[in-house]
Amino acid sequence: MGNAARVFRALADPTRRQMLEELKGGELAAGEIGARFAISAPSISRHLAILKAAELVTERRDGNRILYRLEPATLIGSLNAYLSAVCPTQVRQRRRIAARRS
Amino acid sequence: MGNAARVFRALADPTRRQMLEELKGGELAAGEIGARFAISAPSISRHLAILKAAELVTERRDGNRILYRLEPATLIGSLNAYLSAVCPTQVRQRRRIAARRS
DNA sequence: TGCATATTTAGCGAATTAGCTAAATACTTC
DNA sequence: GAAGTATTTAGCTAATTCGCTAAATATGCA
Repeated sequence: MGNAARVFRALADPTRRQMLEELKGGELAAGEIGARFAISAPSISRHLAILKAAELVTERRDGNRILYRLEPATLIGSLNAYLSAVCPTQVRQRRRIAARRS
Repeated sequence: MGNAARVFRALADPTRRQMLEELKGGELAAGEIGARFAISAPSISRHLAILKAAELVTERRDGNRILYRLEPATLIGSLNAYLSAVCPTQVRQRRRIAARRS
């Protein structure tokens, strides 16, 4: 499975999409992420492993805890690559429009 | 299930992602799409129904056949909405960079 | 070392998914 | 309306997925 495939599989689950959103403010420990959801710690851990396998997050140990960090480049890169492959003209157009507005 | 959720579920399958790419050149009949894949017509039909439920394609009958058309706005809108929710600063930046290059 | 906390791994069950074949439906043409 | 082509619906099976609990692993601290 290519990494784009892993990314799209990972994003298929609403809990995992929400997890990435929780991480947009910076690193969080697995337990801190878990506290935002009504599912068990093992389930949280499994979701994080799937996000990590897709390289949508990275982890580092901090003493007792494991901190997860969002990898925006993977998300942006994968989604934009697919968008460009499927509708290149509209994507380019949309970027011009967005740039003009800013 | 919101429509963004249906879009991400639909994109989780590699056959369906490929189907959208096949449709980027314009309308195709279900059978013409099916001819590009090594799976049965009923399976093709099921994939198309999932893409249609996510509003990633629309269909219209043409005599005997049913023509499918890509809906780029749904794809671009859903993916960009999520990108903006998860990493707004990088997305904005990337658009400026893309606009500067063009 | 021993105990507490944080997280993952193992293993199970229910639900979903993607494939198939067979049958039904829709339209065209004779 | 009968036959032919295109597509979908129904129903089945195998594989995957997502949740859980119990147990294992890793680290921190007395």
